[in-house]
Amino acid sequence: MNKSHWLVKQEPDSYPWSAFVKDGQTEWDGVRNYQARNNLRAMKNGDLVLYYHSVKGKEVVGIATVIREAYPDPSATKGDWSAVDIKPIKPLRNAVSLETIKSDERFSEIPLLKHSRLSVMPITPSHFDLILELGQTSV
DNA sequence: GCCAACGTTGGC
DNA sequence: GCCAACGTTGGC
Repeated sequence: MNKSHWLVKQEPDSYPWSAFVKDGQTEWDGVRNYQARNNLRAMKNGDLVLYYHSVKGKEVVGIATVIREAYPDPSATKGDWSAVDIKPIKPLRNAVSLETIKSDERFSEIPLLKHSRLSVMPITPSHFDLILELGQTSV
């Protein structure tokens, strides 16, 4: 219990939520940033993960969960990198746009805004709940 | 398409 | 160990 909450970014041109749903689950690999990697390593089975479309869309589109904790990234030919497996739970009824998040001062401390280049980040329970509320969705 | 932010690399 | 150069991310 005591689940943690996360947000991962992906460009929909590379791997949109729809492809993720079609696949049923996916290997979250290819992360080459130490901070993001360390966040991947802190993920536990059952943790909840927000799925954000960067560059195009710029919105949180769905909720996923961790089904396999960190293991060596098979896509890494050198270096010490990790991957996790996640699977979709459900889409947000209403996608929550970056614009909405930026305009709501309750999100002023969210890493999505403060560390805009970080691709895997922790989300506080209150921010997570707020995204779900704005997305008119419950887990 | 541009560019700010930021991480990495490599010369010294 | 410093820092300039360079590459990447991602919003605008």
